[in-house]
Amino acid sequence: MTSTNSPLAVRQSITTTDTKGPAADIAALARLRTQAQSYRLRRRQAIPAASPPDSVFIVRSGLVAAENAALPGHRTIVELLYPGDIIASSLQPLTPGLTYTTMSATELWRMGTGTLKAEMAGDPSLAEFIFQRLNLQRARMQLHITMLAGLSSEQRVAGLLLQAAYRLGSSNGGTISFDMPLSRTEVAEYLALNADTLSRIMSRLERENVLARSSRAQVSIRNLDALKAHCPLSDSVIALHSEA
Amino acid sequence: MTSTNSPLAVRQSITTTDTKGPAADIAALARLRTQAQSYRLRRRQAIPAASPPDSVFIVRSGLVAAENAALPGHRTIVELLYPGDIIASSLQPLTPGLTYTTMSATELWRMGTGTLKAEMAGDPSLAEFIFQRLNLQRARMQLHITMLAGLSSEQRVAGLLLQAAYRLGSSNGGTISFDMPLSRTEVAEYLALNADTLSRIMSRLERENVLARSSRAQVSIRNLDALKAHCPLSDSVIALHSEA
DNA sequence: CGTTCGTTTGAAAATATTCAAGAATCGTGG
DNA sequence: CCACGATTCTTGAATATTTTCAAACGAACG
Repeated sequence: MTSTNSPLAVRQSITTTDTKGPAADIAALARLRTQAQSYRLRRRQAIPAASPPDSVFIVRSGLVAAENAALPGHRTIVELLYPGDIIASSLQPLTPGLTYTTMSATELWRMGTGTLKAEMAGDPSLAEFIFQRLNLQRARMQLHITMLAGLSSEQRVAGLLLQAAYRLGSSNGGTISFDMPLSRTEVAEYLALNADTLSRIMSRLERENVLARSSRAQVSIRNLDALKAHCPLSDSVIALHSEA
Repeated sequence: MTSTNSPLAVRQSITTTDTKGPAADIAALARLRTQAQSYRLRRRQAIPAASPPDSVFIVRSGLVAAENAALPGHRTIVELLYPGDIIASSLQPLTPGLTYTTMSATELWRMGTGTLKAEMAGDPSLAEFIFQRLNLQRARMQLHITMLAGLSSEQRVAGLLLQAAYRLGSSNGGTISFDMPLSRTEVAEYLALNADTLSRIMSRLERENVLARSSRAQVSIRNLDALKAHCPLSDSVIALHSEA
């Protein structure tokens, strides 16, 4: 369907730090700045499996989707990666058919696995951060599985909207607005439902005045409590998506 | 439904290594034997969230399920943990409502997070192993999500049967037999389907002569190729479950 | 200004769940 | 070893949910 895999725009991050948009300003990562190579990608660019075959990426800003295309005729977005998240895909055992694609303009830091390990050995707080971050990503995947397994379509949609509101939203007097970086099809691929079904659910939520839509991607949550009520796992979703 | 959370049977592993059943004989872990405390649990025992609040468990033999009970009236088995797998649940961000329960007689090694980190700092090959192992577990979760999202009920069941055959099965002249450690309900909780539906699917697979059942839990795969044909992701499943 | 792609919506169809009843199995105690 | 009760499993029929298909609409783009 969609595949604009242009070559990467490489840029040494040593030069400057003119990060646009929300970046992951984590102290533990500061030390890596001089070690990492910075990449800036536009929306819908694939992150190369491994330019140098043994690398780790850190998401600095933007949004990345881990997609599995192993099933012919059906694609799944397995995981969404936010600023601060780590892509350690290049290490040995990889899920067959998995690729990483940007869902919005994204800045990445790349470094060799060896480089990262050396830094971690020299800086216990960095090692601590990496460990915890990988664990946090794991927790988000576990929640995602729980949602796929236990919630109805509508409940899952509410869950994603909550996630987006807390991750990407800006609050304007009672309503939370954000630009959904995923298309309808992509949201459907993430929530394990049909794009048609998703459209129906969005329309229903709009009819119920839970949300409003100005353009295709622009969403405003008009009634956050109602949205929470739609998702039985709202507490867990908020817990895992409200911090930096 | 089921909850027999008896106190742990603790045993110092220094004494002996009379491991019954398949244990994870990984050289990199050998070093940890003197550092770890060994626990032997019977089927259906909960692993305490954190006896000492900051511990890491390593599965040495048996099978552990990560369960999420956040949804009232519905439980999900988020992940299955096999020998060699690491439970780093005690680190900071935990999925709300997540617990670990043994699904068969299981031996665990427990150690403090600090202890493990010190060992990893002193032994790069151990650090390498831990890193890769966590990544492998991540890959399995990604595959699980792909299966939940993209496969029909029957295809998911076939996938789990493949997983069990490769993990637990012993081959006897063309057929692979194993004792399924999960009950019908538990399998359903893992595959995100109804126990009734699961029962129907198992009966159908038996009727089609793909498998045979002697007792409730005893399964023999009579036609492995047919089983693979039932699961479009069979290659991925086998890739992630056929190695030690 | 027309083409293309993504979205919306309805009606029909497929898939999976619920409920309820019956059957098989397991554990326990005689 | 057998009988009993409790639990788990199986199965059918009705129901609910979700998908598929098709058509129409809308926005984006050359």
